[in-house]
Amino acid sequence: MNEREGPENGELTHKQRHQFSQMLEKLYQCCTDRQVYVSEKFEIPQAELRCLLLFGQERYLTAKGIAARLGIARSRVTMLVNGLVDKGFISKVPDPADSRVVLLALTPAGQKAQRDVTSMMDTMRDEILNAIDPERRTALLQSLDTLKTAMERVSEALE
Amino acid sequence: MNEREGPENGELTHKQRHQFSQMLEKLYQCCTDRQVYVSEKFEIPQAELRCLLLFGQERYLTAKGIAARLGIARSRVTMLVNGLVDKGFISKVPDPADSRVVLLALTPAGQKAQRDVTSMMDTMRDEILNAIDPERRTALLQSLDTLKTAMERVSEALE
DNA sequence: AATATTAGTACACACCATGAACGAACGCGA
DNA sequence: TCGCGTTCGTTCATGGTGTGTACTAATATT
Repeated sequence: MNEREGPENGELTHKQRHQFSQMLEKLYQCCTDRQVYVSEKFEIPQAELRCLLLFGQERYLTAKGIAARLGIARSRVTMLVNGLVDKGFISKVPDPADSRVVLLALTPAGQKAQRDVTSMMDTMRDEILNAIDPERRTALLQSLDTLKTAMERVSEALE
Repeated sequence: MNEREGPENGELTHKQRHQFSQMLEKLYQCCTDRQVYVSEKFEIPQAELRCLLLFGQERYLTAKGIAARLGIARSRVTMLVNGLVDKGFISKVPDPADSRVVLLALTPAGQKAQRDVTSMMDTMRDEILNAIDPERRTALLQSLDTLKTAMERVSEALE
C-alpha cells in the first residue's frame, strides 16, 4: 500500500496501470460505437465504408492497392468492391496496359456518398474536440502523439 | 492559409483536426492489432477471450449477465460459452433456485488461462507505459481522461 | 521458349453479431 | 389455484468480416 499517485521515482503505480487500461478500453469502445453508428446511418457495411473512403487523390485504385492499404486479403477486396459496385458507388474500368488489372473509380453517386460520410465523421470529430477546452486541446494532441509513438514501438517489437 | 497552430482564440485549426483523426485512427489500429495478437497467441477467439476475462469476483456468472456486460445478444453468449466449455475453461452448473438459469464457473484450467492472458495483457500495457517518460505519463493520463469524457458526451448525444 | 510471378475471382471456412422462434420455467394478479 | 405474461437459454437463419486455397489469364523473367 505504498503506491503513490505521482511519479515519485518514475515507477509505474498500480493506479496508473488500472486507469490507463480502463480509459483505453473505454476510448476503444467509443470509437467502435461511432463506426457502427455511421455504418448504420448510411446502411453501408463498415468494411465497405473503409474502402469507399480510400478513394481520394488518385484517379483509379486497384484491388491490390486497396488490399495493401486496408491490410486485408485480395479476395476480400473483391467482395467489398462488388458490394460498392452494386450500390452504384464505384465502377470497374479495364486497365489498357495490363488486362489482368481492374481499375476502380468513384462514380458521381460514390463521390456524393463519400462526401456525406466524410462530413458526418468530421462533424462528430469536431464535436469531440469542441467539447474539450482549447487549452487542454494542445496538451491532448501532444499526449496522443506520445501514446501513438509508444504503441507503435511496442507493436513493432511483437513481430 | 491563415490557420494557426496554437489556440489563438479557441478555434479549431485544420491541423488539429487532421492530427486528431490520424492519431486516433492509428491508436485504434494498434489496439486492434494487440487484441488480434493475444487471441492468436492463445488460440482463443477474441469474443471468447472477452468472455473468459469477465470471470472475477463472483462465484458464478449467467448468460444473461455476460450478455449485458459484453453488450451482445444472449444467443451469442450461448456460442461463446459452448466454445469455452469445449476448451475446458468453464463449467455449467444448474441453478437450484431457478432451473431456467445456467450458472457458469471457471474451471482450474480456465483460471490458469485467464491468469496467463491477463499477465500477457498487463505486460504489454506496461511496455507501452514504460516507453513513455514518467513526466509525460501523468499528462497523458489526464488527457486520456479528458478525451474519454468528451467522447462519452458525444456518444450520449447520438442516442 | 519455358518457367515464374502476378491480378483478380470464386469458394470454403471460421469468427462475430443479430433477431426470431421455441420450450421450459417462473412470476404475478385475479 | 389458475391463467397469462415474462424470463432464460437454446437453436437457427442471416448478414458482416476476414483468411487461405485454387484457379485462369496475363505478364515478367530467365
